[in-house]
This record gives sequence, structure tokens and C-alpha cells, in this order.
Amino acid sequence: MYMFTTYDESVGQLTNQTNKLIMRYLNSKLELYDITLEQWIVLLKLSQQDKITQKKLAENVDKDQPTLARILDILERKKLVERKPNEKDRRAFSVQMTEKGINLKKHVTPLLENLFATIVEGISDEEMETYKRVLLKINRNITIQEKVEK
Amino acid sequence: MYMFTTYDESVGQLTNQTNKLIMRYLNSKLELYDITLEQWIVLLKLSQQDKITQKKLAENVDKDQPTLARILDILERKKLVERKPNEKDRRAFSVQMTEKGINLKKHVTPLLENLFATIVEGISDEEMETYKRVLLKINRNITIQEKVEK
DNA sequence: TAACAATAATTGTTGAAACAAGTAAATGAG
DNA sequence: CTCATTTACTTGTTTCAACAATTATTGTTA
Repeated sequence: MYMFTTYDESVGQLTNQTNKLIMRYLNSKLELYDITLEQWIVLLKLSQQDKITQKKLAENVDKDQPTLARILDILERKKLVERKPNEKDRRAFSVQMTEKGINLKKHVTPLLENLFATIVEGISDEEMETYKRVLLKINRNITIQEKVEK
Repeated sequence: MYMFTTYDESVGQLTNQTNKLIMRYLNSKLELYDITLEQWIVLLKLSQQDKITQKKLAENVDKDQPTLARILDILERKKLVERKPNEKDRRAFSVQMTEKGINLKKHVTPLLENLFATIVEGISDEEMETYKRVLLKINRNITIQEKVEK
């Protein structure tokens, strides 16, 4: 027996609130390493696929090109990544991690593993599976809807 | 039988990605009414409790005071809310919706109901309950953790 | 009551998202 | 090959988040 309110804005607000909490929490922990969550995500993706163009990296981290470019500006200022000329395309850059960036990654990875273990404590595997499935369904609903409207 | 990877960053990233999709989608729809999702949430809370101080409103929408103040600046510029002197405390304002704001709310509410119906399509009540439960558990885990660390 | 602490709001700053507009280089069609 | 189009990236602008510092008012207490 469920109320109509199951399908109202509270779903969106709860998702948003939790997301904010997660980001705020992780950001507060990452401060120690003088890095933000957004910057970390870019580093993480770079560590998985080095020497990549900004366009591809932007797609991988799900941000638009200007946003990624400005995150890279910051990471470059911190000497964690480098933009090198792309030999095949003079419009493009080849982004890669520096030694300092690789080193930082080694320290931050275990920290985040611990933090996530804390965050999902007391949530059963089954609940987590359902949670992810619902997220993917919402994802799909919106993506499909956006395509339909085009 | 689940992998170790159930408890890794992918949870956070999926949550973040979905949240971004929802916000992007709703924002694109709200453009018609020349309003953003953040601004809408403030209006909605105001409609539930009018004549409130900025401090309390900030708590209600889970934003800090400077952030809320700037959203109110925008809403005031758009003539959707008004700041009136608080009679009991000359430091504080009493924020309330204008006629224009009340009118806008009447138009936007049904739109958002429709949008949320689309967003959660194909998700069973049971899945939705679990989804919300997991969000609340994550919420609690982080909130407790933050308290512990203080 | 005078001094001090707490509170409500604002301003400044940094980081980030999203979009528009611009530049330079690459590509494709005639 | 030339010219139009597309592509990769940058810059500008608006909106928002979070934090620090400041102003004005209120509450407290010695």
C-alpha cells in the first residue's frame, strides 16, 4: 500500500541531498591532498587511459569540454598533469599524468576505498544491486526521453 | 555472488551521474519558466512556509546562508519573492512569495509531477522503496561519521 | 550599563557546470 | 586545389556551492 507521494519530487530531492552529502564528505577528506573530488575523478580516468585528448577525457568523466579544460588548468597548475602537443592533430592536446600525479593517485586510492566502505556500511548486497538498478533505470528513462524530444 | 567492486567508487559515480542527469533534465524543462531547479526548490519551500527568515529557509533547502542569499537575489530580481523587514529582529528579513511567485508555482507544479512520472517509469514500488532506503542509509552513515569525527 | 559573545545577513573568493561564441586546424565536396 | 564545414580547444558569462571575513543587531554578563 503506497501513497501517491512515492512518485513525487522527494525522489529527486533525496537523490540530490545524498549526492551532495557524498561529495561534501569526500571533498572534506580530499582536502588533505589539496585536491577536489572533480579533480580526483579526472586523475583517476587519466590513470586508466593515459595520453588522451581533452575531448575524449571530457566524455569519460561526463563533463563538457570547457569544464574539463578548466579542471585541467587547475591540475596543470598543481603539476599533476601535463598537456603535450598531439603529434597527429595539432588542434588537440595529449593529456597525461606527471610523476607527481601518479604518486598522488597511489596515496588517494586506498583512502577512497576506506571511505566508500564506510558510506555503504549496513547496506546488503541485494539492496545495493537494487539501488544501482534503479539508478540505471532513471538514467535510461531520461536518456530515452531526451532522444525522443529531439 | 558479488564482486568486490560492489563497494567501490562506482556507487558514488553512478549516483553522481544520475543526479546530474535529473538536474540537467529538469533544468532544461524549467527554462520555459525562466527559472532554475535551485530557484524552484526555494520557491517550493517558501510556498510551504511563507514569511520565514533567510537562515531558516537556508536550513530547509539544505544550502548555506550565502548561497541562499544569492538565490534570493535572483528571485527578487525576477519579482518572484520579496524581502521585508522582520519586525522582531532588525537583523533578519522576512522572505515571502509575491503574487507572481504564487502564480508561477501553480504552473510549474503539474509540469514537475509529469516529469517525475516519466523519470521513475518502469520502477516498481518495491524497487523505489529500496532505492530510498539505501539513500537514507548512506545519508545516515555519512552524518554519523561526520559526528564521530568532530 | 559597558564590554563581549552570538546571530542574521552580505561580500569576496575559489571551484565547478553549462552554454555561447570565438580561433585555429583538419576534413570533405566540388 | 579551394572553399565550406567540422572539429579541438579556449574564453566569456551566468548560476551555484562552500568557506572566510565583515557589518549590524541582539543577547548576556560582569
